[in-house]
Amino acid sequence: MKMMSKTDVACADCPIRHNAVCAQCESDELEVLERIKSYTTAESGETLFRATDRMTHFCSVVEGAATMSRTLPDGRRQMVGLLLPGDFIGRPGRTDYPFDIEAISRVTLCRFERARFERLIADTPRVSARLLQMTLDELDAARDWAVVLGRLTAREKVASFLVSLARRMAHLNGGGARPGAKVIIDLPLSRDEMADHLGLTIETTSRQISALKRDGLIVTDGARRIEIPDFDALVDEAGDDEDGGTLA
Amino acid sequence: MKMMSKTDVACADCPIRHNAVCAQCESDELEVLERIKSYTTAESGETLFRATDRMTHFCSVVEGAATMSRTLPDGRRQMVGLLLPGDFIGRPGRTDYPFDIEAISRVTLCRFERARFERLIADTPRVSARLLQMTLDELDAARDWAVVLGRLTAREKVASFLVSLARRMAHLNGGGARPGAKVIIDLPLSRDEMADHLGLTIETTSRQISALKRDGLIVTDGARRIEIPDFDALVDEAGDDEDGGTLA
DNA sequence: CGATGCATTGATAGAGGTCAACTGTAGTGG
DNA sequence: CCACTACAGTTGACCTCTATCAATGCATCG
Repeated sequence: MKMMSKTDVACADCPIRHNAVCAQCESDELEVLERIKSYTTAESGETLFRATDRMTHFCSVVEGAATMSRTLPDGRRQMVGLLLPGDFIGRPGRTDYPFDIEAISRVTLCRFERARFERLIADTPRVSARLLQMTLDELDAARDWAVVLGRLTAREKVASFLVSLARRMAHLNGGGARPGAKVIIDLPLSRDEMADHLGLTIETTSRQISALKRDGLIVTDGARRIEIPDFDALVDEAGDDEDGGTLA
Repeated sequence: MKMMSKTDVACADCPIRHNAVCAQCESDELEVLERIKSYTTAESGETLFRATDRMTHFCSVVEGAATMSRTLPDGRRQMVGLLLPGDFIGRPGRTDYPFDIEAISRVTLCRFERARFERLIADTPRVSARLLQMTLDELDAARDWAVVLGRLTAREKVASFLVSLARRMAHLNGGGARPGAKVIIDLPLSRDEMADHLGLTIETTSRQISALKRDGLIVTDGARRIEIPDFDALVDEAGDDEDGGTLA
């Protein structure tokens, strides 16, 4: 990991200004953040944190992607989170964190030293309120994912993943999209990583992608670019899903 | 659901005084809670909330148990949480809640009207801090459960469930226990509900319980009482599990 | 005491895992 | 520029674990 000067990017110009913990901050609060933040980058494949480590900093993903996962003693691995820009890493109030975090692309992180940030939470209701909101959202997402892992078929799991990824991407690009619209996703994950996320093997994941392709639900361009000609049709394959199916 | 007078139990005498959202409150803050709370009871089997409803109140489980689950259009069901005394129900900042909540025993709830409680959160750092802490704990638990659902075998799932239930029970009874000690659990769930929690069928769940019994890892007394002669041995069957295996 | 509902057990089938071969693509170096 | 390697992804054959379907056991309750 390479450290950078804390003045790399001004909070006001930050790409995650309106998605991250700082989203609800006013300019005077941003000044405080500005003083205590620092940037770090990591290359794809680098381990950012190990479940056994002590966490000395909190941070937000600014650019790139990372995974949060647990590996069992015998090597089985389950991903429990895909971290994209805006996502927060850390548990205020605890120094440990029971999952491994790994960069899966070149990642930029905005870091806050533990004690300082905890003081900030205590003193800044707009930060603590936002953090609660984000944590509640993550909790919902984790529970939604439990439904996927526990009850969906392999085909539904893959479709669900593509749907939720498309939604997150659309959300990050700050916009909805029309129902039935064509959607293009660039997968941040290898087949291996997708499998670990979905609780499947690489082979099954690959087969299901091929099957969706055969059925015309997706079109691929290389292993990582996936086009969804009819988003609603893919949503129907996902089996779960609360709402109607537009890109939220 | 039957309403009761708000003075049924004084906060100071409440069984979940030190586990619930109010855990960190001082006596003057308890007085505020005392004024805005009300009690409700529900019988086993009653639906407390439907995913499509609007949530008008937040509440804490005082006594009894409830489940949080989602049922897919075709009937498949996945439980995403087992609610025991102290657990909080609701998402401050949202009026919807994407899961069904159902009593699985006679349940007593301590309720707060939505707007009043949200004001309380905004005004009472000790409540909002505690809520954040509880939400972070639930998030960890949800992610741990994702590992169980995604990667463990049926046998490991059942063992994991018994282990985590024993730990929660021990925690509620306010105490640890010695490693290797004999443990007795009274299951709050039917086989059907266990299966929905574990992402299995009733039959597989039942078979795995029989297998654990055959292997001497558990002893049963009726369908719902389970004795664990050697807790550590059962922990070993669970496959996952971070720490050594004492009842935390 | 039969009825009703939950739990257990058995027989069979199917979804996904495992092992293995093959394909395609991106690099690398002659 | 074209082999040659390396590795990710795909596909195939087979097997295992869990689901499914069905029957039986075991309580509680009118």
